Amino acid sequence: MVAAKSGRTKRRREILLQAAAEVFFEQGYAATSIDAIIERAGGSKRNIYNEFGNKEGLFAAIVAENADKVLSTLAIEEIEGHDLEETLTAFGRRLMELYKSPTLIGIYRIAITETNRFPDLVKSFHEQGPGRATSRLAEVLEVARQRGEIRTADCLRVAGHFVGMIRDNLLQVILGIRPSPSDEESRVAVASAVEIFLNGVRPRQDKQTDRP
Amino acid sequence: MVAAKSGRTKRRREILLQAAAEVFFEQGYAATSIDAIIERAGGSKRNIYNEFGNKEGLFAAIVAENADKVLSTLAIEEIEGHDLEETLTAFGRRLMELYKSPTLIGIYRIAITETNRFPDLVKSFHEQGPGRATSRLAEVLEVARQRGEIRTADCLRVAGHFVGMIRDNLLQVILGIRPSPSDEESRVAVASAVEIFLNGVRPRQDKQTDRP
DNA sequence: GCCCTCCGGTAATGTGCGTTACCATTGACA
DNA sequence: TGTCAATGGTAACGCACATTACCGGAGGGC
Repeated sequence: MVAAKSGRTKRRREILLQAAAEVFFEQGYAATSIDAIIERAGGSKRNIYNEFGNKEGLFAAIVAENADKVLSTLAIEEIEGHDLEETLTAFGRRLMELYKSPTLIGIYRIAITETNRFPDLVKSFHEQGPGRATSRLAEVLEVARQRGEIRTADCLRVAGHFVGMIRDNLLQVILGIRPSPSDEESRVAVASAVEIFLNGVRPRQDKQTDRP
Repeated sequence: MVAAKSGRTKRRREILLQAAAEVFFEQGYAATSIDAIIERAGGSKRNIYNEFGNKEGLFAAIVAENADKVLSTLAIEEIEGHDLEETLTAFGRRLMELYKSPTLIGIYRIAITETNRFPDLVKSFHEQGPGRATSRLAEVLEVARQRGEIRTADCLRVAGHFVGMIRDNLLQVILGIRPSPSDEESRVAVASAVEIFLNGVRPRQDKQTDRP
């Protein structure tokens, strides 16, 4: 029965996490009751208390599971060989895609409110997920800077600017004012941000110093 | 007796709103108890129920009061005569200033979570406050575009980009990861965003997005 | 087949909280 | 100063909910 963890129990855990995430993201931490989660997941409360200890444990498990997903979606590795414009576009598209997922929206929503209750949790979520993606982008920009493709004093800062431009679309979605942008809208928004950003950081033309 | 609303009662109302805002912003709507508010404001619960009816009424009053403040801080009127760079810088500074205020951070924080509970309230907050500021910026950009100072297909979209760049600094503050930026940091961040933005949308002599 | 351990379900238990019933106090007006 | 209305305080009510006690049953080890 020790090995029982593999089959049923693991699957059960997934179901609980999924259901709990939905309710937490929809209602917020404080307003979510264990009963509501069970109502969605089936089974009984004992189930949750056996697996996660208590409400906080369940919540922590959810947040931890999702930071990884964010990070893996935003890894910039295979893109690095390409043109900067292509890289930024690809990165921007994926960022946009991510921001359209109800899960990430939910995580952000709840992280923002529960900062006081779970400071460490939120901090590590951001650092391991979104924050790391930004600093990875900054590294890419740093390489481009050394090649003279872009001109900037602070790669991390301008990476933040880029992410901010993409993320602007998110605020209204998070606030429930607008539905998630369509693929076409995303494409246009990313293209627009990339264009402005690249023009913005491109070396000035006064001397026409660098390449082609 | 009817006129009593003027003196004491009004002042009392202010104190209640202030204390309630602090607790709501700190703990979130669901986790805030009326007792906690009273503990901070003094007096008794009856006080709140007489003035605002119930918890929801109190919350609604807070949100409504603050949308105005946001909007008035971000009015772009007196700046219009100036250079576009000056206008953007001034607008960016004020935006940054606003995002440093605990009140606005609190409002955002709570608006983001309570979207499901108070959709209309949140919607009208955004439309009357931050949203309107962005569209006002878009109008300014439209004028600049007609003068040929900038080149863009969609002023509202790029206004969003600009606001997004500024707001990027806010996310980490809202998440409680970083303290509010100092005046100096704000200055630098705004200058950086303005520079990139202006270069980004400035008309170009030749097409250079495609390589030879 | 029998026992024993663990898992899951149900029904408490205790607490916190929004809301209200009820009473004391106050302050205006005659 | 006496009366009345409204305001502020206290204590109670009822409910929702996190957590746990208790119990039945399933399934592996002998």
